[in-house]
Amino acid sequence: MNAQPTDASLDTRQRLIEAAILTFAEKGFDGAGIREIALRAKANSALVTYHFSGKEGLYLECLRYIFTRKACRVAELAAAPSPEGPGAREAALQQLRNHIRAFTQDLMACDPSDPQDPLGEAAMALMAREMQAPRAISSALLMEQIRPHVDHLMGCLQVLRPDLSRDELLNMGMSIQGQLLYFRNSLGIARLIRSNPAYPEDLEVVIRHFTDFSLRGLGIPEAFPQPRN
Amino acid sequence: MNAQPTDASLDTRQRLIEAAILTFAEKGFDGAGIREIALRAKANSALVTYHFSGKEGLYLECLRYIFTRKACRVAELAAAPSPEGPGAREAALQQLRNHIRAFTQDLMACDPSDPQDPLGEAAMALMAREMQAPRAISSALLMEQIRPHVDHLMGCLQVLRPDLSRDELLNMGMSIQGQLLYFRNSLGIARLIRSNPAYPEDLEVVIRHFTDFSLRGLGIPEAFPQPRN
DNA sequence: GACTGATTCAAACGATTGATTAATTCTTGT
DNA sequence: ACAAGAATTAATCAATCGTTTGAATCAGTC
Repeated sequence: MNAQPTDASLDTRQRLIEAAILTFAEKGFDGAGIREIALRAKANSALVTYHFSGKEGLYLECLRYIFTRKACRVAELAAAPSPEGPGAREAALQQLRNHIRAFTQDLMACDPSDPQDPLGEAAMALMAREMQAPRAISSALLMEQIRPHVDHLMGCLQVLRPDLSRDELLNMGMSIQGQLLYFRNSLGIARLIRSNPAYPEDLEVVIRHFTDFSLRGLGIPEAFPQPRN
Repeated sequence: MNAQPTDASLDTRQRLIEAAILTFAEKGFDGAGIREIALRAKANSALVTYHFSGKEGLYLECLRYIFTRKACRVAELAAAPSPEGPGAREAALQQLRNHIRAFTQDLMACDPSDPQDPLGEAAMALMAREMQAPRAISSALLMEQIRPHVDHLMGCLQVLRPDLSRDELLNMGMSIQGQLLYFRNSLGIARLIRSNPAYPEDLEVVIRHFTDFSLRGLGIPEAFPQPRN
């Protein structure tokens, strides 16, 4: 076991985690082998057991790594206070717009300064896999990380549609998030359908669509002072 | 090899396919073993190679089985002619409503007469897995099956919003389908978030929400002669 | 009843899996 | 310089993987 990790081991740990994220994202938990991961990280496969006490430990560490160092934009937004008092409605509307934009950008590439970053892409693909078929061992970790985002979104929706019940609000949130996550999870098929491997060429166009569609679907007429055509 | 299958072998083939759908849906392609599948089907594991020439062949046969015998409702709708001429708008609106209802019902349980049918549930879970992370070997089969549904939906949307470009219409379709598929793919998390393992108790409530949200998001004011509260 | 081909079976194949061992190298504090 | 412990390595473990083999069983035909 490792009592107090040194600088040297931290490098190896990180290399293993990043290689594991890439490999897990490509092939899934069962499809990825620790030898392949270790080879990618230029490390010995025995170090997986040494550092993470097994393949499952490495997998959990990958999820933690993604949660703590990625998806920062949405996390920041979720920390914002729920809108209250006078002007709460306008504030909630703006927060919802920000949420859609931040979530979409996080989904496409976690690191905005390096849009080619393969790690960010892989991290979101891995998250998507995990959300669809969560392993028993990781569902607790998943819920713990998702909860604040849900609460934040629900807070905004409640201000915008105070007439709706909690269940109806959850349905609204589900529809909004569903568009965004499906957009991310079905990029492969979407590109096939459109016969355009470069889709989406401009993320801003997609964000604007999501925002308009969501606000209309939410039933907020004042968000559209003048219909644009 | 099997030249002309007899009645006896058809039973075994079907048992293997259905057991494979269940197991593949639970554990994924790599996680499921042919011994486990064969045990479930009360058959010998060597029959996988004999009947389907390997594990991959069995997997493809599962997808074909699902496509041909399940999701009938949406397939029927997709065969309906695109609305034209006078009254096309009302027809397209009704077809869109039917599409949302049929798709949601298909997603939840393929066999309406037996809502407890575990095979229908597993089949959709397997499809969801495949759409998110399509195997190279099956993406062609997937596109071939999805294409008519996409075309049908796009035909309706084009009638309802003739002012939009093809890309904008595709975005609309993506948002509508996204809600539905995300609803299906994230049922596990949704139940955790709502602390309600029985969600959704009434599918009709969800269908109505999807319909209302989609029609509003699509920007069809006449679909709501009177806002309900 | 003997023949034929499809189907099923138990057993074993080589390959690969995640995990473990023991020896070695590297790092650090004294 | 030296001991102590962390980090890494090659080699190996038992288990399981998908597949193959060859014989046994079944259903028809003559």
